[in-house]
Amino acid sequence: MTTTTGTTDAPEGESEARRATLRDVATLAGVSIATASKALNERAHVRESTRDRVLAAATELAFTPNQAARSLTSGQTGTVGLIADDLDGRFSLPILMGAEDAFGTGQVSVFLCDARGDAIRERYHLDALLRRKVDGIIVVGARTDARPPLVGRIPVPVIYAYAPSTDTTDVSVVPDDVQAGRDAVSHLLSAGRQRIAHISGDAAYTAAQERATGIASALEAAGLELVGGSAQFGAWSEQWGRGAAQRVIDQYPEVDGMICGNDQISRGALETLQRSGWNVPHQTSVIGFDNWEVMTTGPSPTLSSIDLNLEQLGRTAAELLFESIQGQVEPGIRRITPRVVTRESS
Amino acid sequence: MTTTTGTTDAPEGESEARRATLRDVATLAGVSIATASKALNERAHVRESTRDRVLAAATELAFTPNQAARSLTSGQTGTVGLIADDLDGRFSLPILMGAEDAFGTGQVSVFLCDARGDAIRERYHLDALLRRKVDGIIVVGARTDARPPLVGRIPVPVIYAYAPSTDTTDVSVVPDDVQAGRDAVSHLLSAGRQRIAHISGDAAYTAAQERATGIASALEAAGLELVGGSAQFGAWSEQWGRGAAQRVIDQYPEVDGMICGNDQISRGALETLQRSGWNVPHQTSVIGFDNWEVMTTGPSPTLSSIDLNLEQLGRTAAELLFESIQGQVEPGIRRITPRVVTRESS
DNA sequence: CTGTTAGCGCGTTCAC
DNA sequence: GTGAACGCGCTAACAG
Repeated sequence: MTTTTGTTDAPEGESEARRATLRDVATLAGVSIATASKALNERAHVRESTRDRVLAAATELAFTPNQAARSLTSGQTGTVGLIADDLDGRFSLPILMGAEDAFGTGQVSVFLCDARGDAIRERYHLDALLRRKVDGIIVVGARTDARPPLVGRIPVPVIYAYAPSTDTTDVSVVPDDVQAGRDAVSHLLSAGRQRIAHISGDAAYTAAQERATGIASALEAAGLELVGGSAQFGAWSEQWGRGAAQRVIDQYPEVDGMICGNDQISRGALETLQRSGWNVPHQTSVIGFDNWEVMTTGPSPTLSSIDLNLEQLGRTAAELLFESIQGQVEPGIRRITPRVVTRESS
Repeated sequence: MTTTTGTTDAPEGESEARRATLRDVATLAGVSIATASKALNERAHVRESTRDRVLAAATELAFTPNQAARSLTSGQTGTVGLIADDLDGRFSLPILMGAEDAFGTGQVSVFLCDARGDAIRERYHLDALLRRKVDGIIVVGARTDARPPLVGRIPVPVIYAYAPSTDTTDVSVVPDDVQAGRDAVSHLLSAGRQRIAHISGDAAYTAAQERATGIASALEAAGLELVGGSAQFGAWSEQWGRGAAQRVIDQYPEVDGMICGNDQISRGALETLQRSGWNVPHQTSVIGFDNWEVMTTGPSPTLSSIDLNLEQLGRTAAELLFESIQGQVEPGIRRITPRVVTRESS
């Protein structure tokens, strides 16, 4: 068994299985603490035989250096904080994974905080992170709308991911939703589609607006315009997708391509089309945004989608934070390039 | 703007905006370090006026005590590690949220690690956590199948969540899948259903087996048996749900209730039923497991489901870890009670 | 090559 | 009430 509690098998409370310290190792190896330290840290000027003795002692005692003590001298803790606005949402997770991955391969550990979209909680977690002297912080928003920066004097670098800071002197990383819109259009155009409808989500979201902008501009560049003249805004749900698609095919039976605000809308639209006897992708192509696996690969045909590369976004945020910790980083907003994932629906 | 890098506006490198230390506060307040410490920690025997001066100084310098230094003396770091086997999967997240919540309201911060189902990575993260002297560790599995315990001597308490440890002297928390199966049956029975089919997922999963066990036992207790005699095992996908449901209604048109291995299968089954002109829930009820919102609330009718209360599971794991850190905790496997979420499909 | 000394920032006796 | 002194575990100068 692995030891399951802090207590040992020893007599009773007394002589707790204190984690071995450098001193213990030094004593066992018969050297001074300093020498032991040097040996373990691969510093120069330590006789090989001595180093070996120390290493052996360390292994025997299962010695692990106390990071807290180390941080005291170095000033750096090798930790960063990740404040997510809404872990529940499906956008935070991939970003978080990307960041965790980028950091994990290095030496830094990640503190996870869920602010649940509440400013008070955010403040609370922020304080906790500063008390722990994290070397930096990544703030992950729930939507791509710009958000006010963290309040107060933050003595460490901060990177805003997904939701950019409204302060342009901050460093932010966001998906390139305009480009995503353009990509959706070129994808359909290259499949020979010309009469394209855009069933979007909630117009209050920056993402909805930016994608619509990208779509409009790409169509214009091709000398085309949306079927129905403009995008249909509604909700980010399947239900909205079903209803909106119904109206589109009723009013514009010539439609041969649908760009949907996200994969849920896309799925709803697909359902309506199939129910009305339309053949997808033969008669009309369907493509959404987000590339949410469960939504896109569940139905038949499977749904094409624009992947916003959120994991890459998280990784980039981690790298930027890393650089900021080392020195300066150019402030402003970075945009992560999306990619088209073609499946059966287009 | 918030300070975005470690450097200041000061002359050049020199005199870095070092985070204020207790000494700075003491100096500014004109007292000794010890007094400042007492004042800030609400210790007795400090004159009120002195305390106020210290607090004012602390505020002015934006002083935050250095946790690392604190941990050095206290021995405890107030941090725990959360090693997830597969963050990507949809089960880790709610557990993680529950745990983060339970800890967050206290004083402890959570280190997040993603082992990606790889033993090497797990070992790597484990070492990192031990180096950071976490007070405890929660290991979150990707499936409910029992897993071997962490290897090596772990000097801190460990709680296994979702996937129990094969070592019965460890402490584990898992969903009660047998009960979940029973609940599904009683739900359908109380809705007057008697001819129930069970379209399960991958038989290699403990969850599939346990749910099937619960279902069988509840039916037996009611003097009934599954339509077709036994459960249909396959995959955890919509596609499997669609196909399996088709075979069920072809062979057993008298079926009036379907218990599906998870919400995806459930959704697939619903689609097949509707396509074949069956009325859900009028003609036949459908219920799944997991209560995955996007799956259950997307389609129309919305899908009933058994919620395994994973967030509660995470919270329980956190509480158990907390208790283990304080003292002993009864080893063994705890099971979290599920709950039925009734929607339109039943 | 190795050991001694001096802090890192804080909490805690224990004198004053 | 208040402050001087010590130690937590470790690293970095300097001696030896």
